[in-house]
This record gives sequence, C-alpha cells and structure tokens, in this order.
Amino acid sequence: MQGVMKVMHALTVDNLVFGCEGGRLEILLVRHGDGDSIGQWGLPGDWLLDHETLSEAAARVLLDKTGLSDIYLEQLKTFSDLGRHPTERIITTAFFSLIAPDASKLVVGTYQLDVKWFPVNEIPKLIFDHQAILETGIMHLKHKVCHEPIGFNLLPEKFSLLELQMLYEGILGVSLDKPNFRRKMQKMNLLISCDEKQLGVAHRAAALYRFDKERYFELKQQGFVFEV
Amino acid sequence: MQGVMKVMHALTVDNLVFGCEGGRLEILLVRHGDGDSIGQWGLPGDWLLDHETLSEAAARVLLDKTGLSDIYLEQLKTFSDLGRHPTERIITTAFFSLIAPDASKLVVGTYQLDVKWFPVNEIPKLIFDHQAILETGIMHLKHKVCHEPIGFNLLPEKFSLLELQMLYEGILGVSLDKPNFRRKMQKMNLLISCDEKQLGVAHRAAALYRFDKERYFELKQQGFVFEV
DNA sequence: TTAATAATAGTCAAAATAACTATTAGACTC
DNA sequence: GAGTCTAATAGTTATTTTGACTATTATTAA
Repeated sequence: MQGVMKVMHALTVDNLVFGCEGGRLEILLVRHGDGDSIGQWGLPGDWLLDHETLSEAAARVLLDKTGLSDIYLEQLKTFSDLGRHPTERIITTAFFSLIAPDASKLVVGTYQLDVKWFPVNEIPKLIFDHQAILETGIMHLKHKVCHEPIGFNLLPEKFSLLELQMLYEGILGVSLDKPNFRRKMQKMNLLISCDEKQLGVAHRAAALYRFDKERYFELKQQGFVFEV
Repeated sequence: MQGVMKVMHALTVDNLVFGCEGGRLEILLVRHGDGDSIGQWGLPGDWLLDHETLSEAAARVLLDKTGLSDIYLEQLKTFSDLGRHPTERIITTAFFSLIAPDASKLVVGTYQLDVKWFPVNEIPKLIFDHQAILETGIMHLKHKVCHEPIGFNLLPEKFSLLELQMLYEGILGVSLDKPNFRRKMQKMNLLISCDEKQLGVAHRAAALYRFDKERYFELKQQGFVFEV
C-alpha cells in the first residue's frame, strides 16, 4: 500500500430483504425516527463498527431495525458514488436476502418509526441512493433466479406448483406455460410431496410440496441452470 | 443511520486481472518495493482516496502499479475480516477483470519492484488475504464463464476454436468433446471468420476467428447460458 | 346440475445434446 | 515421394429436452 496517502472513510451496511406475498415481490423498509432523514423510508442500515465484519454488521443491523434474525445475508455490492449521501461521504455495502415474509414477526427497532413490507413496484420515495441499491438488488434477483433454485426461499414451507410458478412469473415479468413449468420443476427432483392438498380453495385442490434442501446444495455445487 | 456511533475505516481496492497464455489461466501480481510488505507479491492495490469512487480508484491503482489502462473492471466483493491485515483494520474492495495478456505492455510502477503474470496454479505466497481474494475471483470466473461468453476477453484478437476450447477446459477443469464444442460455439453466432489460417503449425492449420462484439451485447442482455 | 376454476395428464414435432466415426490438410521423417 | 503424425473439420445417430398444445379431472359456488 504505497504511493498515495491513507484516508479514513465512513462505512455503513444496508440490507435488501426480499419477500413474496400473493405472487408479488416485496421489499422490507424501515421509517427513520431520528436524524436528518426522520420520517423517511429507507433500507434497514447502520454504521459498520470497529470490531465486526460487514456480514456481522448486516446481521446485527437487521436484528436491531427489524427484529429479524438467522437470515442468510449475501453480500451484493459496495456503493461509493460521491453524491450518494447529501452531506457526507459515506460508503455502503449492500446485503441481499430472500425470506418468506410471514416466517418471522417484525419488531420496530429503537430510533425507528415503522418497519413494513412494500411491493417492489409500489415503493415510497427512499433516502439517499436506496432506490438505486434496490434496483441493483432486483436485477441481481432476476439473474439469480435463473441460475439457482432460490425461488423456494421466498415461499412458505409448503407450497403448490402454481404458487411457485407465479413467483417466477412475478420476478421475471414473463408468463410461463403451466404444464411445461410443472414438468421442468419436477424433473429437478427439488420437490418433495407433502401428501397434502390445499384447503379452502374454490377449485380442485393442488398438491403441496416442500423443498429438498440436500438436493438443492447438490445442484448449487454443480452449477444450477434454470431457463424459462 | 442511528443507534450506534459512527466509526471511520481504512479502505483499499485490489485488482484481480486474469489473463490466459497457452491455455493456462494467469493472474497479474506486483512485488512491493517499500512498506512492511517489501519484496512480497500481492494483487495490485492501494488506498481509496476521498474524491474518487471505488471503480475510479481501481482504475487509477491499476494504471499506477502495472501500466494497464482502459480495462473493464467489475466490482467483485468487499473483504472485511478482522484479521485480514496483520497490524491494522483495513477493508478492501476487490475488482475483477479479464484481458488478453499480451494486449498491453506492463510498466512497473513507482514503489514497485516487479509486475508479472503468474499461472494461477503456480502462485507465490501472497500478502494479507490476497490468496483468499484470488480464490474468490477464480470461483467467480468459473461461474461467469458458464453464463456469459467471456472466454473471448482472454484470447488474442484472432484465435482458433481449439484455443477457445482449451481455455474453457482450463478454467473449468474439464475436458470437452471437440466436434460438439465447435458446433455449439458456432451456433451462437459469436464468431466471425477471419478468412485466415494459422501459420507455422506442424499440422493442418486451423481457421482463425474473431469475436462479434455486437452479438455479444445482444446475448448478454438476454441472459446468456453456456453449459458444458 | 351446471358453470367456473384450476389441477393434472398427455401428445407431438422440432431442437438440442452427447457420444461417437470418418475424412481431410498440411508438415515431418525416412 | 510414401508413409506417418497431428489436429482440423465433417458427419452420424440415438436420446433427451423444449415448446406449444389438447384433454381430462376434481372441487366449489351458483
């Protein structure tokens, strides 16, 4: 490390937590309760501390701001544009995760006014460059959903094939052929039948499946490809 | 940004520049000429300055340390492990790029003892966690090569199909069927015939091709998949 | 009883893949 | 200059996968 002088920087982490409700892709946002951005919506984020890695910070911040814990957070990208914060130079590392929205209960953190899921196409105005970070996250999700069987992370424990298909259609913005989608999914051997049927639906009840995690890790290692 | 106190951090950028020579994947390393790490090999990196983005820093540092310019650098990942530097807390953002090694001449930067290409399986001991960063880069490359037609970036302007195949075999560590590989590549319409043949080879000379950049961007947008 | 809705099963032509064999061109050797 | 070596290039074939469909079935609501 030579040639130029060392400079210190302010660093934060911001979390993109995606969920899915009724086939619609959702993102978790918090409303700030103090500071310059009081009252405004943004991604759950905070400063990186001295004694923690970025991943640790992301997990701590997510717990503090939203009450969610034990969530797999993948590092997405570090954002360093000079104008991304109105008054200071702050660099932020964004993390990415997919969960089933109702899996855990949300808790509004201290210094927070609210925590809420928003459908990704009905987003309020966000602080700083969080809109751009979200868009990067959605692009990443679209790419990832074609190369890894991640759709399952967004669904409840037990789900029907149509729910899975609608999720893919929602994320990718395309419509898929039902019999073909079903055939393709079943050939991957990622689905375990629950030997149960939907309840309370006004039509023939669909079989419910759950997700074979062992098979998932197998496929992940050998480089999964899912084309639609 | 509330709840915890702001802390300042030291930030650097490090560049993973991959090349290919004779079917072998190579990485560009520099040997430090001063500081604690004098005499040791590492990735070309340096401090992030106040007035620049991470991408700008990566490009500046690459030029300063190796003489390379006008190279597309993709942000790979930010490394923040507490023990990654022996004496200080330094966080680094790694950048990733693929070039044809002989495309540009290397220039040893000030404060540098040497700049050199190393085959990725004959790497000297590297400073800090640069070995781990390199491994992350290689994993990323293996993944990427199956999903984007990036092989071309590593080859000279004109190349034969066997050179391309050997590159893929080298990166992925598999052996591929020659007629099938050829057929698959040609069907993508990414190759433009140069109407030239190899010279000075002790066997039937192969046709030389170059790479159709326009078609490349088309495929990139629609989500390229290359399975072997 | 029938309409509506969605699940599930099945068909079929076209395209893609994998595993091959065969032939050809050019250079080197004896 | 005939034979041999290497790798390029062409072609074959069975199997699998795909995309675009149609048909049938189960369930509830009207």
